[in-house]
Amino acid sequence: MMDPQKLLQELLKISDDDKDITPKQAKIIQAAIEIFAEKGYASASTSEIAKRAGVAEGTIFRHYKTKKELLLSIVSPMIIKFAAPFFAETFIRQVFKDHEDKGFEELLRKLIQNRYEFVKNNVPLLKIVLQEMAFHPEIQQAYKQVFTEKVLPKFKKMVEYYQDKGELRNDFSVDTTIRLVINTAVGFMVTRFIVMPDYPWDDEKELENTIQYIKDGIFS
Amino acid sequence: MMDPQKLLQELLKISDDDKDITPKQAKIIQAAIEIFAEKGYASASTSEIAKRAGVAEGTIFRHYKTKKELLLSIVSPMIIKFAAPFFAETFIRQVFKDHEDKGFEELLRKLIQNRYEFVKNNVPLLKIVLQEMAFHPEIQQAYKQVFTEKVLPKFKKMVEYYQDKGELRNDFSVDTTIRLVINTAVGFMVTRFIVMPDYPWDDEKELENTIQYIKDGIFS
DNA sequence: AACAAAAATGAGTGATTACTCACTATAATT
DNA sequence: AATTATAGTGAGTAATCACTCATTTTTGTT
Repeated sequence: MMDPQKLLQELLKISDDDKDITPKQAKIIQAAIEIFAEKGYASASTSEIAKRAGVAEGTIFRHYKTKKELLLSIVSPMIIKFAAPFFAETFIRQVFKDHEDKGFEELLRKLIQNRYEFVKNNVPLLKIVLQEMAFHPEIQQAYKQVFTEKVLPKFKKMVEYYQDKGELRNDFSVDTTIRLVINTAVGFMVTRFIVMPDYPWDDEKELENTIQYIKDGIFS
Repeated sequence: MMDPQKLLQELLKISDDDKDITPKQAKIIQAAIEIFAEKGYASASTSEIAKRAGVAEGTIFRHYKTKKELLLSIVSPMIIKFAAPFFAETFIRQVFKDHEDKGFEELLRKLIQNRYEFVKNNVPLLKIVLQEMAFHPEIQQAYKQVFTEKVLPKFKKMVEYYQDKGELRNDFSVDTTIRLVINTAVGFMVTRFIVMPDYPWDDEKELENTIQYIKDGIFS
């Protein structure tokens, strides 16, 4: 099992990941994503992955010591990528510059729209993450670390800032407010792309209504 | 694969299920629930289930033709049980009796509190349902059928009724309103019992805040 | 063209899998 | 008490699993 501290360091250099990758390795990754998403990690066999990738089974184990290492190489980068907006240097700074501050609503709208596009473009991968997180402590811990150390502190500052400004209600605790906002936003995307992907969604309407719903629920 | 129509009929007589069950069979079910929840259906072996149940492996296959049949015998009853409030004859009737009508808020509060207790008492089982629904079309279809035929129609009537009464905002469509309410309620329970079960929750506060949040988000 | 390094191969391996079946133990019925 | 029916057993089976490794193919350097 990987040391969480090392894992975070590992994650931060994901930009290097794409470099020394062979064409066959890329095919393996693509096939693995598809099959893991279709039948789950435990039910996916390395032989089937190799077959779909058009590669000998041994080739998989040239690049990845174990099947689990293949899973982690796919899942791990998503941790940072999903939380990416909160890693941006400019993100928080912009919020607190009064002359640029367009209020919590606009910030929230930008954030949700941005993550909505991200989810839309990474459905199979996020399916894998959601599924396998339940059974792999390494993945859980890595996400927990990123969330508590990177996402949560910035989110807290945001909510506190707008609560002090009187823009957000203060009869909800900061933690509760964050939970409700994230639940609503994530819930929307899970419903939209995983639970009912075939429903004839009016995406623009649902997005705007979701934002309105959050706004009326947490604004003073 | 089971015919969905038959499955629903099967489900409606769950009260009979508990009858002709042997002690060893009960041990098998209990062990299966534990192990399915711990490591997932695909990673759970029948030999391990038999071992934990204190039973010979062959005994499992006396009672269940396949491992999957064992899973379905565990998961299927939860479909009706989770939607149980919507099956109650009195449920809707009470709502529309004006002299008993205490408003959407009280109805919602009762409903969420009730389902909150249910989830609390069935965490491992619901974990299995959430996990395995993704990979077993029979489970998906059964839930879809119960939801669209039993839950959704009643929910729709409720929302329409209170929208007409002017209690609920009508700039959200009925479907969107339902989605937001269910998302928020389910999201709360998933966060509370599955994502962060060890967080020191103030359950009463979170429940009340969640209801307030919904109320402010969908009331006019 | 010759060589070395890296990438890819696929038959082979022991372990584990869901499931079978001939058999025994227990319970119910006469 | 005898007979039948049901419940339980556990060694056995073919299939599949993740993974290995000796060998071949491809790539890069001179």
